[in-house]
Amino acid sequence: MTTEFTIRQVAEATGLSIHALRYYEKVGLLAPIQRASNGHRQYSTEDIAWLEFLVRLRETGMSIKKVIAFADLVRQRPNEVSERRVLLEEHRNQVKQHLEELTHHLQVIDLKIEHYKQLEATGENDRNCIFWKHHLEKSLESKVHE
Amino acid sequence: MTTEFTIRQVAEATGLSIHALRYYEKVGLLAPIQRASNGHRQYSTEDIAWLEFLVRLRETGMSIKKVIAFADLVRQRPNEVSERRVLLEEHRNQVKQHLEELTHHLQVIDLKIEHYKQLEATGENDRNCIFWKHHLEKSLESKVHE
DNA sequence: TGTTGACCTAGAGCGCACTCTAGCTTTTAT
DNA sequence: ATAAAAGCTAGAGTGCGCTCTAGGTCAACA
Repeated sequence: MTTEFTIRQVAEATGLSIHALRYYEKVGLLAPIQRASNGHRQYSTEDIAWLEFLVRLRETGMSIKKVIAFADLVRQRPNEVSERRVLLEEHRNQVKQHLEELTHHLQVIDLKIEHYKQLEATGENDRNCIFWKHHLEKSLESKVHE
Repeated sequence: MTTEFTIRQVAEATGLSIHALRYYEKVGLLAPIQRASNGHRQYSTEDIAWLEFLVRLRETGMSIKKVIAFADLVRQRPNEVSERRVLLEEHRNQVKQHLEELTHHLQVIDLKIEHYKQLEATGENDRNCIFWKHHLEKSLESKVHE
């Protein structure tokens, strides 16, 4: 009793569009999906599990190309996981770094918001330029070689 | 003694390409930059400070369109910061949410890596499908309405 | 019987954010 | 005098990741 799902159900479950699901199959992100006698796709729970992992890779910024490379490893050498592990580890490190950068950017944006709040409280104009200029000129000294 | 910078220097300082700098000006991310008598751009420290903030917005996923909207607020109502604050606060919340999602995705990827490591240690095949299937079938029950 | 609806394919089209090209001017060095 | 280097503009081109269209099949329902 293997349950099967229509493309519509899978779209709803994964958040991908029906178009995207067909596209993913066409470019090799998914192996060819089982068909019913009328040619309609029948997705299995395994297909969906696989898709959900792909979506995670995509949402963490992995390009379609790299996801295809990963999918190819799974298909070509199903018993050899070390290459896949290395690929995932590399990706994880990139995501971690991205997370750190985002966190830092967020702090600066928060600073700016705080700055705006102060201006609103005191009714002053935006003295921003001067505020940031000081902060900037130091970092420029090292970056720009005139 | 207001220091000025060439487009090349600014590109190096901000990490943007020269092309991108001209493009940003063309689409309204930057106000028209001061020109020398020969038509060459002369960037001020304020321009660079502004650019660096824009880059932060871009790198946290704000679209060009939204950054333009922000830039327009600055130019059209320089003394009215509350709209800008709201815009930034919205963006900050989105970034925070994105950060949480990323963190969760990262955990799942880490799980997968650990799983691969175990397979490598024991020399087993990938029993993955079954492993994930259990985890999945529960969440599917709620998502798919057959 | 016919029409509605869900699916199919191949391939065109699109929005984003640049990136590059062609052809030009100006400044500097030989 | 000339050639190289750096900048300029307008506009075409690119890569990504879908998204949409046209035209078709098939099954079920009024």
